[in-house]
Amino acid sequence: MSDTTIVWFRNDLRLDDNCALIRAAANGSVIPVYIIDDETPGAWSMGGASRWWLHMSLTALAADLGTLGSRLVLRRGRSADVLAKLAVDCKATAVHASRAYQPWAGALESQIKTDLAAVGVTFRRFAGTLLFEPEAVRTKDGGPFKVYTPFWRSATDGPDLPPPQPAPQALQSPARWPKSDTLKSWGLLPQKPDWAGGLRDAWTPGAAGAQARLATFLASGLKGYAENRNRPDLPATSRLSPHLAFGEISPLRAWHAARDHAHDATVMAKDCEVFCKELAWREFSYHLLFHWPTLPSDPFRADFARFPWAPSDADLRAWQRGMTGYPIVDAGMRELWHTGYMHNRVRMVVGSFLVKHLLIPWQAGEAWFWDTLVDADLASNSASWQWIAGCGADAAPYFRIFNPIKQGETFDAHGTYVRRWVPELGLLPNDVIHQPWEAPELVLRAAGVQLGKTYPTRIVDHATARDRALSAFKSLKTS
DNA sequence: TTTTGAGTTGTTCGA
DNA sequence: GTCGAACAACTCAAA
Repeated sequence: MSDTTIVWFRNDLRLDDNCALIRAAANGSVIPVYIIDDETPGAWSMGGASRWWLHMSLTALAADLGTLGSRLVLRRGRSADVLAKLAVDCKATAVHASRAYQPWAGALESQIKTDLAAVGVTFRRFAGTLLFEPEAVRTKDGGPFKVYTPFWRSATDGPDLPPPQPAPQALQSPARWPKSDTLKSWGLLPQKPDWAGGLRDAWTPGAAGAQARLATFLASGLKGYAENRNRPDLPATSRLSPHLAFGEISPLRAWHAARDHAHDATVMAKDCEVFCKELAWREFSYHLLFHWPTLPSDPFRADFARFPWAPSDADLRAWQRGMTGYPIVDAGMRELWHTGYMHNRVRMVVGSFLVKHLLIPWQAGEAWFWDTLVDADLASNSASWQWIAGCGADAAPYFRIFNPIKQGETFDAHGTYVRRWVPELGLLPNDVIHQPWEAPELVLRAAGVQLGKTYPTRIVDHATARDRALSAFKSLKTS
């Protein structure tokens, strides 16, 4: 029982329901380590908002480890090199880690296993990031799924998922702690300018924040979730996505927490099922990414490679800054910029707008979301952008073009969401809040709105852009 | 091998 | 205002 195990934390920044850690704790002393790796070839480097979150989350994890009498060792460099060196220096007998699923992860983990074996160290990989391993869900022919519903049916066909495991009660320290970088030296926080104020107000990164977020959702969001989750004006979604992305909470814990409330008299079984199905969408995205590693860069449907995009830097910039002239689009883009998050319904609206109204390649939207979202997740981001663009697995049909006015009127009927993020329109009455260009001059003046000055004029006309998109999609058939 | 039913999230038009 | 159909065919997954 005197073995020393390095626990390599990745996107599993929690102590509970973490098999890699729990098994290490049972074997002897534990050296928790996090490696910031911007060098592994092919890997997507973390975006700005995610780096802010990472700083906060590592701070929380180090504090949580402290309560168990342990520490968090920080290192920078290529994961494979750092682990091999650390294992030798610390005379560790094993390295434990939760498995990752990105396109480069398999090769990286094999390399690490080989490198460690060469110095007599065992590499053990554990599940923990997903509910269903990508290989475990198969069609009758043995292949991966390309359609969500049969994936869901197949994945949930078996016995109930096992319960999540509690955190270790204590962690045994090594005889001597290895050196650690300081978190500050990694420069993860924005300095000049400090744009993270809105993020700080909106979020509490870390496992405790994740548990609090889950508790709030169970108490006030799960009831009515099936309907209300589409309303960006309500606090009706779980907002667990960044916590899940960094593994501060396991999907298994969220799954069971929701299902435990299915018997609650005030919560409908439908609400629980819809929430669990949202968790399963994350699973489906990972399933796709694992089996189609080019998902982040190439259209899943190959014929989209010759789509007649019409990229425009000016339009892209207007979209990024929330200056398109369409209030629901601008509200979403500004929510994103300010808080690192955007409501799911609005993500679909702004995604459809970028790809279909502006004919800008979906990869540009994917890249912007990657940099600005605190919940940036390679699998969900890629799969979702492909879906909205119409080139993904099980994608929306091409004629499904969101009308940003109608979406606003349907899902933000009172304009609450728009007024929150586009305050210069705040005094407009409800009937024109989603289409200020239709307001009579007198109404605009009374609200202090001057189109083209205090708020932009529309960069495209909806009907014109819709026809243009339909023609562009049709050209794929004939050319 | 062939057949069959089905597929997250929408919009517009005309009755 | 409400409702159903059209918008296009195609691919998936299972029988």
